[in-house]
Amino acid sequence: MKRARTIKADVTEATGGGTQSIERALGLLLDVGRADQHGARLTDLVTSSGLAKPTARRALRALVRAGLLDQDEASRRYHLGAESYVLGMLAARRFGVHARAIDGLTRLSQATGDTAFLSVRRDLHIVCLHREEGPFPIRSHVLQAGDRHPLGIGAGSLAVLAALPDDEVDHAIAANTAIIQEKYPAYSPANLRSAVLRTRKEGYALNPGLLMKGSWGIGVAVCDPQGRPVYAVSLAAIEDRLDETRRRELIPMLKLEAEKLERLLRDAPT
Amino acid sequence: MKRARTIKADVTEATGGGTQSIERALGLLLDVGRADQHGARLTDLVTSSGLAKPTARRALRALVRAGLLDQDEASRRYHLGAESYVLGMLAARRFGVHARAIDGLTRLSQATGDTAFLSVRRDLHIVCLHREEGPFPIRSHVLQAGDRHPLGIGAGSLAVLAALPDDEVDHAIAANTAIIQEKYPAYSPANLRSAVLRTRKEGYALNPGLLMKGSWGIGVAVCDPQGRPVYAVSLAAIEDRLDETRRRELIPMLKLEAEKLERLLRDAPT
DNA sequence: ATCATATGATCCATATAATGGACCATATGA
DNA sequence: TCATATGGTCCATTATATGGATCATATGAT
Repeated sequence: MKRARTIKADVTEATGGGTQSIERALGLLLDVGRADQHGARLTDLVTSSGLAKPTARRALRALVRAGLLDQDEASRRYHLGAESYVLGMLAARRFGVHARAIDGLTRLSQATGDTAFLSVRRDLHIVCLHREEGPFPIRSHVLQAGDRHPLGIGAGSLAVLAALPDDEVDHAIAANTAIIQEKYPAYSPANLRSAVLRTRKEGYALNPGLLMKGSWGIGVAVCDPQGRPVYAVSLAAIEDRLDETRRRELIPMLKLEAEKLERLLRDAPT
Repeated sequence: MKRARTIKADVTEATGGGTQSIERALGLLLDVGRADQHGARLTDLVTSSGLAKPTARRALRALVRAGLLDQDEASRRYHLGAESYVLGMLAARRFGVHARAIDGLTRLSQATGDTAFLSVRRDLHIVCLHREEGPFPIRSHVLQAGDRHPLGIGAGSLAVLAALPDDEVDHAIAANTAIIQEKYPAYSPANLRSAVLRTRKEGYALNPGLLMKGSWGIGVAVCDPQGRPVYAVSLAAIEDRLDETRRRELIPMLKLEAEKLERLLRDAPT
């Protein structure tokens, strides 16, 4: 096992043994989930996972048999299957803010004209759960549902990072440094740290086009009853539509929706 | 490998080899998903899966590491994890009728007072995706979200079965015969076949308390643009509330919601 | 048509990695 | 205090996953 595991192979590689194939299969499942609308191809999954082709194929077949993946008869591409969907619906009993959060995103995107996002924290990363487009005709497509970025990268992600206690901020930045250096040239540990300070001072996170020039974003964190940030609500628009004046109008709306979500989290526990 | 696999080990056991641990782990994942609100205990999973305790434990740990399951620190019970939820949300791009279907279920349950269900076909079984209770105080709890039954068992399930072409009806009944004999004593291949005929003639499926005496149900199928049944919308109530007269009032409402869903399926393809 | 390339799928000898009987740890309560 | 139930783990054994090599099929350039 010397092949170059996926980027997300993370720090904790101390498994305990006896689970290699399972871990590989689950990695493939999540990789397929992260693929775009058109599904994932075997070859791509092979390279992204670092597995041997027969190994990947066998695992994928098992996932298909379980119904968690579908393989398109014609294109041979892999998609998430019905069982994944069912699983998610069952999980929604525990994480079910989502469904009701969409209403809030719709309100936001309609009221502002821009695109609203709900993201969820997943360890030291953030995953975009939902994207709700507003009517304004110039729309940024930088952030898509399913996209995953390190904490601090992007407005919602930065809002979550800044809501963590200092030691965890340091830990997150340190753990993600390698990925950030490789994939997000506009970011560095130093400017992430100052962005965290700015976010705490202003009360909201701002992404001034760091992922893509001209595509700005603002975001606020949503905390669970214990005060730990779990979700983020954010808005994306072109630079002209996020100047200081307009931000002063939008931030209260974001905060209002975030508070509604926090209330939901308090009232629907477990 | 002589231990008694789960009930759902199905007919197709011709795997191809090289996937045992993966298959076992995925089985556990789905089993946890099907557990109730309080989560699944290790011992129960061990007996329901037929695996050895260390094997099950290892697989569960791998699932927890991947984020698909959470293990409650105190109770030691396993629950679906955040990653399962994210996966489901991503799968919703392909199976996303659900969110909008819930509105319809709410309308139905409010208008009728009884409990409305959305189920999805999964090969030769049906899985209950959502249960929406109405205000009427006597409520059947026979069908819960996550429950899985063979095609033909229950009102929604029967509606889907009856919407299949004859050869597939025969195949489904044949493939499920063993399970049905074992777990659903009120059913037999013969009365399933006559129930299919009745359903086609009347235009809706009726379950006259076959799963649980006194708990009746009516259901209609929802077909994809190719005319294949994929979902079912159904209502459950006590016998008194589903006599012929009242059924004549309710069926048009069910059909209306089913048609709305079919329209959604047509307009939002893939 | 023909050949080149890319991708999907499968074989099967090898040794690695999963297995499970036996055992310990801890919690609940009689 | 002891009995029972449940969660968790060791480690020798071998069943099981692995991946290099090979074939199959699709795409498209000449």
